[in-house]
Formats: sequence, structure tokens, C-alpha cells
Amino acid sequence: MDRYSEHPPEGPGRPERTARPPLARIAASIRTERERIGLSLTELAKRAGIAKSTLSQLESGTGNPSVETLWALGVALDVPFSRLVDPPRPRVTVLRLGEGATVPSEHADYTVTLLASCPPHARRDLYVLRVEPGAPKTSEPHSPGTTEHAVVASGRALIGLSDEPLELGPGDYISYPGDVPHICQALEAGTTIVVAMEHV
Amino acid sequence: MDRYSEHPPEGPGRPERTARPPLARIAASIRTERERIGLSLTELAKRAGIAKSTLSQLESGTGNPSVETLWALGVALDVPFSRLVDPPRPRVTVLRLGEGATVPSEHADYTVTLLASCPPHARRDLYVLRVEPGAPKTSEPHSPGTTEHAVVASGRALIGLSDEPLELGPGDYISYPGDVPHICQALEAGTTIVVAMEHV
DNA sequence: ACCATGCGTTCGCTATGGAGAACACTCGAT
DNA sequence: ATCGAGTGTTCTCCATAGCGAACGCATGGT
Repeated sequence: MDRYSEHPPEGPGRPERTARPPLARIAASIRTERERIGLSLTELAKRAGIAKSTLSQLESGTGNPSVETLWALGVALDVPFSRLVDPPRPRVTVLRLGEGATVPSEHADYTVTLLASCPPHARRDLYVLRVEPGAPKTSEPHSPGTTEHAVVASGRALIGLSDEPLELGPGDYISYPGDVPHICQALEAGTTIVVAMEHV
Repeated sequence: MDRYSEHPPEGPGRPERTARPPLARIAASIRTERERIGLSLTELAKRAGIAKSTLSQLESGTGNPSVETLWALGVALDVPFSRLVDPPRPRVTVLRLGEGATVPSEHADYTVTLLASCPPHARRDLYVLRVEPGAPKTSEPHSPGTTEHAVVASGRALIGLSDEPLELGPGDYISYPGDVPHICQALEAGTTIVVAMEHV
């Protein structure tokens, strides 16, 4: 699978943590974000109040920015700072009820299933959706870097990317990029869905 | 220094982002975390591979650490880096089905309720719990800074802090600190709960 | 053709973050 | 009271992050 498979069932332990600061990744992030906003290196440097030489070196992977500098960039890019320190993005994933790695438990009548380990420093806002059958509710893409996670609590629904939605029932889980057109349509009355909206 | 003052005003909608890097807060975080682990300044410095003088200055709010340094501290403290950069913590919150701010929608048969806006840079891992009635499942405190969010999908359950759990039904939402003893007990067969585990 | 204006890179120079030693302080043990 | 081992603080020195200027390279206007 993808990046999730590499997370060993994130045990009782703590989130993984690399030994060395991802300077290269920071470099990449900055460049990516900058280009996404459509700013030139010169402009960004000016806006962030840092020398463009500094920025240039940062983007080339050279150097080890101070918090002050990196923060200024975060502000200028309107990006949650730590986003600059961390990585890329997922695809559509489905976990049917009963599927998925189950964390062993001392109680037999108690089951925990990890749906999605949170990418470092992403934001996940939690929602409950209550949908009635009817016209499909299509969403225009949200801001880039968004991922949606949904668990159907009750009812049935058609959820996912607009071009290939999936039918899900109670307990089923799906995640998909939120920055492309996607859809949510109830198939039964009183369909309830728990959604985590992830802004990386 | 005041290179930040020239920054354009905060864009609406986005997560709050202060104009200046929270050096004071970083200082506080480091000290807090260090003391929580019960390490001396000297020990931590050694473990992180930085000079204790540096650490001392950092904790006193003086200075502007490089990413390298801060990262080393994050590793040594076993703390998700961005935790060092960000702030305090929540309490128990309950949102019964139908309560809560509802985002207006163009469709009458479509309701979105915001449960919990994600604090900047928190991690939220998603789980599904399937619990059968029986002995209450009590959890020892997880790592400091953890918050749990739970939405009951089906059934009924007694959830919350060990000393004052609450009975929740389908659609109900609760959040509570995960770093103190808490409890989860099903009251009906086939109780399903969606949980977001938040490591700040 | 030419210059003007934008880009991102590379050059010193200086301000400062970080390392290490020396420092003052608080405890127990002798 | 005196030492020893621990704490956290404050020094001095050096490596370097960050700055500003100069550079090379693409544009497009005249």
C-alpha cells in the first residue's frame, strides 16, 4: 500500500520521529508552496522580510534556518509553519467494516481499528454530516492539500471522487483528496457520516 | 526584530497565525516538557547533543534556535517538534446530536456540524472502536498533550473522564483530555464509536 | 540592435547562534 | 565546615545564518 503501511501499527508508542531535521524536505516544501501561490522568489523574500539570497539558499537545501526565518516564511506563505517541515499526500483509501489492522486488546469484546495515522502536523477538523437522499451533493475542490476522511455512522451513502464514488455502509471508512471534485449522496434516510477534514 | 510588523493583516478563514514567532512559548514548552520527563537541563542538553548553555538561553526565552537545534530537542524530548511551537490545551466538551453550530447549506436535506476545529499542528489519528457491553474499558493516561474525540456511530456508551463519564447515543460527540484516566463502556450490543486521537 | 526589468544565483561582510569553559549555587555525605 | 557532585547561569570564541550588492540570464518594449 502507500505510506500507511510503513507506519507499523503505531503501537502504544509515540509517533515516529526521524533523527535528523528534514532540511531537504523543508527546501522542497518552501519551493512548492511558493510556486503554488505563484510568487517569485524575489517577491516572497520581500514579503517575508528576508533577503532573497537567504531564501535562495534555503530552497536549494543549503543552510539551516532559524525559527524566526522559517516562521516569517510560514506567515508569508500563509502556511501552518510546520507544514513546511513535513511531507506529501495520500490517495483514495477504503476500509470496509471489519477490514484494517486491528490493535490487539486485552478485552475480547473491544476492537480498535486504525483508520488513518495522521500525517505529521496536518490539521483535522471534525464534522458530523446528516444527509437525506436526494440530489448528490458535489463539492468543488477545497484548498490544495486537503484530504477528507469519512466514516459512515448510519445509513448508506455514495462517497468519494466525483468520477468514481463508492457505496459505503455503517462502519465503512474512506479517505480521498479534497482538492479535486468529490461527491456525497445519501442512499438511505437519516444517513449520518463522521468527517475529518484534513488541511495539511 | 520588527521585520514582521510590515506583514499584511491576517487573512480571514485561515488558522490564526501570529506575526512573530512564539519564542517565549517555545521556551516555555521546552521547559515544561523537560520537567515532565524529569530531565535536568544538563541531561537534556547532553541527550540532544547541544550545549547546555544553548539550552539554558533557549529556556530563558533568549535566542532564536535553528531548525537543527529545535529538532534535536524535539527528538530528545520525544515530542512532535511542532508541539514545541504551540500552545495549551482543552477540556471536556459534549455536543449532543443536533446541537452545535451548523454550517448553512444550499440543500435543506444536508446538515454539517463542526465538532472540533483542529488546533494548529495537532495530529489526529482516526480509529473506529467496536465495543460490546461488559466491564468498562479504562485507559491509563496516554502521552501528555493528548486529546480524544469520539462520536458514537451506533449503540450507546459511557465515555469520558473516569470520574465523570457521560452517556452518549448515536450522533453524540465528546472530547476530553487523553492524558488523564478515562473510560469507555458500551451499554448496548454492537456499539460503534469513531475516535480521533489528538497528539498535540 | 539596444536597454530596461524581471528572474534566481553567488559573492563578501557582519551579526549572532551555538559550543565549551568558568561560574555561582544547593544539597548530602563525611 | 569542607568537600563532591549535582544544578542552572554567564562568560568568550568561532562557525555560520542572514543581509545587501553584484552577478548572469532570460524576457519584452522601443
